[in-house]
Amino acid sequence: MDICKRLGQNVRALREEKGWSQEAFAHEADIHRTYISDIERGARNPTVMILEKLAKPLGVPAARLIE
Amino acid sequence: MDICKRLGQNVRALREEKGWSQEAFAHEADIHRTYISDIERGARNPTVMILEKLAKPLGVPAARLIE
DNA sequence: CTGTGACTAGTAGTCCGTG
DNA sequence: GCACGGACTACTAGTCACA
Repeated sequence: MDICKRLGQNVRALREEKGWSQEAFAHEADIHRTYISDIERGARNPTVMILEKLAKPLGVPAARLIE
Repeated sequence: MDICKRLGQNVRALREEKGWSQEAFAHEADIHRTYISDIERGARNPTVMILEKLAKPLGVPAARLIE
């Protein structure tokens, strides 16, 4: 569960660095807006394929998101 | 799908470093033995919580598994 | 713009086997 | 010891309306 929160914090920090809203980022990552919201709050336990989808528009390796 | 294969290769390499069979490792990680087999073959798309369960007995951070 | 509850379809994850 | 299959349950992916 802890890893989900870490992931959420990393995603939020990197997204805000880009100056994107959740909606804008959701569009870039091709993931639903509410799903991004859930992930940033650590309320989901996503798969590694989602990790990759998140990492791509942020310009970081997927591993970076769960460091 | 590519990330799944990378994960599988990393898990297998680290497991063999420890000298564990898939079954022994499955026991250490508290994951079913057939699931370990699937993961090492890149045939599954696990969640981040499984990543953590895999990483713990291997003594590496979860991020290391998908580098 | 974001958080949340609810919902369905699909798959993650377990467990039984076999060669 | 490992790959692979079938069958099953629990949970995730993906979406919506609403606050």
